[in-house]
Amino acid sequence: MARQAKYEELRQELLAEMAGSAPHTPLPTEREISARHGVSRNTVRQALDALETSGSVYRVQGAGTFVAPPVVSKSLALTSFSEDMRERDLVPASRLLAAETVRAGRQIAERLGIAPDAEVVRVSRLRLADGSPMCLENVHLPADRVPGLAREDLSGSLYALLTERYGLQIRSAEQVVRAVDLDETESALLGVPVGVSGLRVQRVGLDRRDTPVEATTTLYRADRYDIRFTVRRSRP
Amino acid sequence: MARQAKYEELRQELLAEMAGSAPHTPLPTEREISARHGVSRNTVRQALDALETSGSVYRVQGAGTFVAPPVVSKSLALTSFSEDMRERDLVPASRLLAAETVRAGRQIAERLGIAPDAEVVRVSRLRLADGSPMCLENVHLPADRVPGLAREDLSGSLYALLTERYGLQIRSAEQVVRAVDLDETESALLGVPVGVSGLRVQRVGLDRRDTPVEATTTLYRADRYDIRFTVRRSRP
DNA sequence: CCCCCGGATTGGACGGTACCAATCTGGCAG
DNA sequence: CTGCCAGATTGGTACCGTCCAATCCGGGGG
Repeated sequence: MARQAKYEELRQELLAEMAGSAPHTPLPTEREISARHGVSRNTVRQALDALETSGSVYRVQGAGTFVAPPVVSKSLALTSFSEDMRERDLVPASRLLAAETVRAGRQIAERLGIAPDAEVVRVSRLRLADGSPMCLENVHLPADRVPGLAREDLSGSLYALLTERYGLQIRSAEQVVRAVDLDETESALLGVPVGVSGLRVQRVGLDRRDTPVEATTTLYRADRYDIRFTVRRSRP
Repeated sequence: MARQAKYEELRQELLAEMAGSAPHTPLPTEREISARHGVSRNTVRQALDALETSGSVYRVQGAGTFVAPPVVSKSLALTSFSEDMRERDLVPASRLLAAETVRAGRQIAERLGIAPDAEVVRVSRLRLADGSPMCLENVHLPADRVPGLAREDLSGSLYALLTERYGLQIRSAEQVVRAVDLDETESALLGVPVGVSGLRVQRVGLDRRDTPVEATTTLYRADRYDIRFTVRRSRP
C-alpha cells in the first residue's frame, strides 16, 4: 500500500483530466479545484507547481492556469539508458566489454570526490538500440560502496541494480556535454566510419545528500542521438 | 522601487550567510530561521525551495537542510550568449553577417508554430569570445512581432532588445543538442580546420504563455565549448 | 563493547485565512 | 463604434496552526 501524498494524487488526476484538452485550454481556477476535490488551496497549488515544473501547464497571474502546448523535449528528467531508449521507442540492449576493480586515478577521483589511489569498479559497456550500437558507456563507482558489483549481472539497468542490491539512489546528476572526434577503436565499436563526430556526455550521479555515487562517460553516435531538454529563466 | 517578495529577500540573505560555509554544513532548522527572521515557516520553506532547485542546498527529512557541495554546472538556467560568456570569464562580442526578412519555410514555421509562408526576420551573427570565434548563430523571429528589427542595432544582446523595444520576454526554451560535422563555409567562419566536429544547439524560446518567440540554431566550436547542466529524478 | 529501541528533533504535508497584484470584462463616455 | 476606466476574477504572497514520517541520539540490555 503505497500511501502517497494528496497533492501527488491530485496531480495525476489533473493530468488525466487534461489529457485530451487542446493547448491553452484553461483549467478550473485554484479555488474551484480546491472545492471540487475537497482539498485546501495550498494542496492544489502544490500539485500545480509540480505540473508547471514538468511543463504540463503554465500559469498567468490574474488570468488563470492553462494546458501547455506539447513539447519536443521529454527527457528533461534524469533517466537511465534503458528508460531513455524506451521513451524513444527503441529496444535497449547491452554488451559487457569490461568489469574490473582499478585505482581511481586523478581525473575519476576528482569527479567522485575520493582519493586518487582509492579503488573503483569500472564497468564498460556497449549499449545497443534496436540491435545496433548507440553508445559506449564507461561507469566508475567507488569500490567500497558497491562490494562484489563486478560479479553481478551487468546486462540490464545499472541504476536498478544499485537501488535493489546496494540501496544507492541517484537523485540528481551533473552533466557536461561536448562534441568530439571518435578515434579508431571507438568508431569500430560503434560501427561508424573513422573521423565522424560523436557526442560525449560526462555525468556524475549524486545521491540525496549530493554525494557522488558514480561517474559515467558516455560516447553517443552523433547520427543517431540528440539531447533534448527545457531550460527556464531563474529570476527575472 | 522594486518591492520584492519576502521569501526572495530571505533567499538572498541565506545565500549570503552560507557563502563561506563548507559543504554539508547544516543550516538552522526551518523553525529557527522562521523565528530569527520574523517570518512564517511557510515563507522559509518557499525560500529553501528556491535554494534547493538552484542547487545551493539539499534537504533530508528528519535530518536538516545542508549547504550543497559546489557544482561544476552553473548554466542550468536559460542564458543569452553574452551572459553565458561572462559566466565563463570570457568577453563576448558579435559580428553581424545578415539581417533580413524572408519567408519562414516549412522547418522554421513548424518550430515557431506559424504558417510556412509567413514572414520571419532572420538574424545571422558570428559570436566571439575574447576576440576569437565561438559560434555561428542564426535567429528567426516572426516578423509581425518584431517590426523594424532588421534596422535596429544588432551588435549586442538580442534578448535585451526584445524586452526593451518589443516587450517580449523569453521565460523558457526547449533545446535540442547534436554533434555535427562542419562544412567548409562554417569551418572558415569559425576559424577551424575543415572536417572537425561542432556542437549544434537548436532552441525555441517561449514567452510566459509558452508561445514560441524565437527559433535559434547555434553552431559552437567543439574545442572551445561545452554544455553543463543538472538533471533531477522527477518522481521516485 | 556493540546493538537495539524509544523519544526528541527535523523536514514534509495539509488545513484554514487574509490580502496583494496582474488581468480581464463590461459599461460608460466620447 | 472606439477607447478608457472601475470592479470582479485569478493567481501570488504571507500568516497561522496541526499532524506525519524520516532521522538522530542517547540509554539500557546483551
